[in-house]
Amino acid sequence: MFGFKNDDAATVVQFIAEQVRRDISFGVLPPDSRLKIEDLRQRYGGSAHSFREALTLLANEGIVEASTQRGFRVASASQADLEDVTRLRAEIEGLGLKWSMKHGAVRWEGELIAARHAVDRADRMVMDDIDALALEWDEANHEFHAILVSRCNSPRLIDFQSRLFFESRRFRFAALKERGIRPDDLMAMRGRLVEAVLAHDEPQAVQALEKLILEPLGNP
Amino acid sequence: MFGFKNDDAATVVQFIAEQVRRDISFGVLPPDSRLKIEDLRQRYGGSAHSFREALTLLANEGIVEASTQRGFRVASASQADLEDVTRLRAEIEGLGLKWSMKHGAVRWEGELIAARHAVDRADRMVMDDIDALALEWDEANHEFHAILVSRCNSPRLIDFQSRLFFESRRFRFAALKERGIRPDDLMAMRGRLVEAVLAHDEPQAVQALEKLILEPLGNP
DNA sequence: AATACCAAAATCTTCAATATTTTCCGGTTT
DNA sequence: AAACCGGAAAATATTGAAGATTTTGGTATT
Repeated sequence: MFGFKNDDAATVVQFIAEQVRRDISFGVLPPDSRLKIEDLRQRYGGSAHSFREALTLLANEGIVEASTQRGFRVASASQADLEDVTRLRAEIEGLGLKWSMKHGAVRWEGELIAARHAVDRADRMVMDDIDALALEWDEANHEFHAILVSRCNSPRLIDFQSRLFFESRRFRFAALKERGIRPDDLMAMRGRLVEAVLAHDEPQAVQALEKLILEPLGNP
Repeated sequence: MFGFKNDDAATVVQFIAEQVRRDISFGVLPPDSRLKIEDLRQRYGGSAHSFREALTLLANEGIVEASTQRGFRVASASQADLEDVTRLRAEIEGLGLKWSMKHGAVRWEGELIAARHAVDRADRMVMDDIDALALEWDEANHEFHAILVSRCNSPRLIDFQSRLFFESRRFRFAALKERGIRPDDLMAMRGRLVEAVLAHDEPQAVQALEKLILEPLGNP
């Protein structure tokens, strides 16, 4: 079984975790819903053990809650959670950007420009068919923000940033479906950020980044 | 079996994870050493499954490295790792302290003073019998630093802080055994930190905290 | 010396069975 | 009616054993 793990998941546990992570992000598995192993096996396949392992992993990542002896649930997604994860991501990513700007060279700036181009494009397109394009839209965003911190020289910061990004993904998707985005606004903010980075204006860049992250929450 | 889980570990997996975590911290399981499931079972008991789960958990925490199809190893502990985890902890904890100082009230200050008293005491005693007292010395430290960020109102920051603290534990133990500590210096720095907190002098407090965290690395 | 191949070892995954804990429901008591 | 037991039923946690897959290490061949 599972000869078709064409994803980059090398192991069944990782494969399962990826599936569940995805479905939680998309809201297929809504917040607070119970995750009964047996039900999940019918849906995704895999053995009970592999699922336990995958779910404990996701619990460690924060998108699943594990109560001992009482199984697993999709982590709740309150307004407080949204604010917490967003605020913290802004801080961490700002710090990573600051450090990256100390080490990053021409090569890095090139990557950043390319990623900006891709995410701008994704912004313009996503509203046409949200369900079909949401994932690659978010992937483009992830790529962009990952590059921002990629030269910070701190693997742990990169790990934290990545965790927070994935943890906040379901909030982004929910917001995208409910209210959509304004591509022009986002592109403008992103433009100011990239310009500040290229100008080596650190305070300006960090401020622009924090605005880019926090802004979508301003008008709920 | 395992009727004796008198630790706060409610489940076998958590119990095993705690044991292994501890032994990694103490260097009983040195960096880069292979963690063969069968060997570990002889040592700690428990089933192979429980161990896999526990080890994937520890891998997610960063103190164990998992290579698919090639088992687990204790995460390596290079100088770069030490610097990374320490630097990041200083930043995260500083941020948490800043936020805590916005929300914390008298109750919080009381807890802080009590924790300071405990950790000062631990500092004075630990050199007498390092092997016997190292763990409670570090627990006192953990308590103190946990309280610093406890009112930051960000569960995720608290989680990150805790992870980094545990990840850096083995470095602290190694340094403690090799070079010991200077209780008077630590107590002085800690004193300046607490005073700044009580005086609501945020910049001073954050600076003192960062110094307290980074200082032990200055003279290697 | 480099490569191909094969067997042993280790890891990964699943099935099946047992133990433990929680949940739920009806009956009893206050 | 509310609170409080008990005990069956359901769900979760844990273990053992066995099969499948992958890596490792040695041997023979070119």
